[in-house]
Amino acid sequence: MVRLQVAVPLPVHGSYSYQFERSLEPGIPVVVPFGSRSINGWVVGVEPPQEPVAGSLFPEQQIELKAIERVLGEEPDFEPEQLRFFRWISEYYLSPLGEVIATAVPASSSARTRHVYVPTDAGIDALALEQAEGPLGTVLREVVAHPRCTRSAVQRRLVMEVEDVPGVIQGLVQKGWITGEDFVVEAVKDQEAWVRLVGDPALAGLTARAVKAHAVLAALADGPKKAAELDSEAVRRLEKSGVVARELRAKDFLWEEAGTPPPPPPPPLNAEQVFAVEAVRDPGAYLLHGVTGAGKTEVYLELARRAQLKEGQVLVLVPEIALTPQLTRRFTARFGRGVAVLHSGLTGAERRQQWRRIRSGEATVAVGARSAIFAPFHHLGLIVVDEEHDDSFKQEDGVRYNARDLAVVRGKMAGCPVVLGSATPSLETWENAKAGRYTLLSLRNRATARAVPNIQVVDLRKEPKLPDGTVPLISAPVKAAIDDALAAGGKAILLYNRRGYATFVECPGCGQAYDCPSCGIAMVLHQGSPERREEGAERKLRKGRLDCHYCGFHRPFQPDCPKCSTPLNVLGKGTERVEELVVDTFPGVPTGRMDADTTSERGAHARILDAFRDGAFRLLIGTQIVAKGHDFPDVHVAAVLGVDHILGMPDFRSSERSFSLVTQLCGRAGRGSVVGRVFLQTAHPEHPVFHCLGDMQKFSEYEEHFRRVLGYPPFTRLVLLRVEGEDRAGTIAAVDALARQARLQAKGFPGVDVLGPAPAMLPRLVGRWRYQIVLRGRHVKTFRDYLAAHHPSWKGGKGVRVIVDVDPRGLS
DNA sequence: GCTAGTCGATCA
DNA sequence: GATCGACTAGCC
Repeated sequence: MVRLQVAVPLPVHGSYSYQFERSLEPGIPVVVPFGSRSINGWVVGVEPPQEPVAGSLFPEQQIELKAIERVLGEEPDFEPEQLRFFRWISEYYLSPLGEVIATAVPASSSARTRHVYVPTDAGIDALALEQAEGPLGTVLREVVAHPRCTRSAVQRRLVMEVEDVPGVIQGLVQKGWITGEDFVVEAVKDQEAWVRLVGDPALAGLTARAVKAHAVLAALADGPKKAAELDSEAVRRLEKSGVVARELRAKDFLWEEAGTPPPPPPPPLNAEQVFAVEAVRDPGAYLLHGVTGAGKTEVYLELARRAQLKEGQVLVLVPEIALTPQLTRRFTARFGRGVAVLHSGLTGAERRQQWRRIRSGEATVAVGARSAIFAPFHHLGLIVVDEEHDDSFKQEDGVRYNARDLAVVRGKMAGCPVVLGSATPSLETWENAKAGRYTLLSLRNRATARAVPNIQVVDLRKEPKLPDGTVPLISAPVKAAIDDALAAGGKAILLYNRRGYATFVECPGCGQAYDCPSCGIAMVLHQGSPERREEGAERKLRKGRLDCHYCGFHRPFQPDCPKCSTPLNVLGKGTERVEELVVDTFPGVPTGRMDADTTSERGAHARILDAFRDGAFRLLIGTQIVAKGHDFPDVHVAAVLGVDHILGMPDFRSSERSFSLVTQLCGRAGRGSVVGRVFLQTAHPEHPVFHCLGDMQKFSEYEEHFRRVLGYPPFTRLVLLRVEGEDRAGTIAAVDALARQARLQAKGFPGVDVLGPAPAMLPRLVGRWRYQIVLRGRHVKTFRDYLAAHHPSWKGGKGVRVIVDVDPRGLS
């Protein structure tokens, strides 16, 4: 018998040992008894055979370990090298190892067990003889009808009819009418059905009424589609008439976009780029700091090529794959089928397929969002983190890791260079470079022929007010510049960082406000894009929908108050309102809007960008999405219509975020002979962000001073303890107690401060009250010691949960 | 996360 | 004094 350590994906600290007849490799998925049930876990170690403890008082009391119940596969879900990485994450992010593994390995990467119920012969007899009555009979009938159903499935179906489903199931098991068993769900197959046109659609003899069939044909006109995306009934009918055919394809995803032009051939590297490439030789972290257009991507590509020459695999992390189609395309164009693309839209099986390609070495380059940091590379030769300052590298639930920081750790473990690229590095990375922990590589010159844009800050306080007393969304200078751009055949980008039509709705008659019932914050009015207006016609408030942007709750919106019929007041503006204004101000100019509402559909994002690139839209309005690394020709004007709400956020990173957003947008304007014009509308033109544009050195000096004085990162480390509960008083009591406890525990750890408790910035979210405590450490080592010693004791108590967020993205 | 075993509150 | 239900420690 061998003693094996098993990690289980539960919020339990410490490791658990089991015995088994033979040794198992780390990474093997297993089922183990845990408490009174069986759960999945992974082998994470083998214990040396136990020496009998000399002098033990009660050797006979040494209880025998429970045994591993089942081995779920002979292939480990991860490699020993990854396990070392997982252990590091577990320790740093104060999360149980099993939860880290569950976060890191793709779901259904191996077989899973499910506890299911099947009827016994006695149970079937009982049902036939009508011996089972009441809830017992209802549940028994359900189990007979759906053998191998899980308890939760029964619960879901019978929730209205039977009160205590688990209790009844237990009763049925006791009577011997049903029995529970562990059912192994095999790993998903890696093939899927595709449908393609094989015959003339006219042969199908479709009538005009066959709407679904016509829709399928229309969808197939521009190439084969996955069967899952089409109406199965219509496909079956078309298949019979020989117009379409099904085929099985390996689930294999390459980034392909219809209609996008192939990227231009790589320009020769300039001197700075060559210098940067040559500098990245030894393992370690590098900051590639380069303005937009400085050609960071070419540096990545060349480094990737060189890593490959040395048989090294390359990992490229990007903030969100949909937002960086160009970078992804450059890599797929350069490295072809050797590229694995990992993005959040992959199904479990697709992701698994990509992982297998990476593990086998077939894929030599992987481009992916944050979770790609966990991919099973064997010979990492290079990690690139593009736009390293981006918030989306931080996972915001479960194990709250930051993929950018993990990249540095993984690179160190793999002994390969890690290149962090950004035009506006995070202060943390900047400080690391200044301190010499990261090697700073600067690209100061624009690689592409593009003049530095002309930036103008528009003081909104000095702009003439509208008749209703509000500040105009588009100031006079911005309007004039857009007119010029349009006249010269150019385009313009307008950034407004709020979605929807109006951010606040209230009734002037009865005072009714429209807040989300579970979050307590104002719901946002959405109306969709505006209709083109008849010349001179008044715009009237249309029907729409009120949305809570935090929990997704929504309700229909009528222009008149349902209580007192007074026309409602809508206040605060969003991108839809900007779009309406633009449509009215520049009549006849094709206009597009890009925000989370218009890009939710798959491919919509690329569609809007392509339309703007091709000139089908000449004005593009959007949230911060429009600032991210797209490269469009003929953009004469880029304007930030409102950045003040980011700047005004009560968060220590608000300046940094604003700086980064505004600097990124500056990179969007101008190209070739046209000098781009950038406008920044603000009511705070004196804010340092506006005086440091494009000058990271200057901005960092200002911002570092502020961070140092107030004790914020990068000069301290933070851990956020978020305390949430449905009962307000109970939650407050819990957070108070926790703060007191943490403060007491901080004695003897110099430089550790416990700040708060305070209400979270969204004090109520999805029906939970939220409070927070900020733990701050001035010395890393002492802080880590403090956290390690005390974090297991930070628990919420009844109905209150505590979330531990190491290196939080912000404090809001 | 789950739940068995514990404890206190409620009823004959 | 027995039965029910909320609470919490411990799961190997």
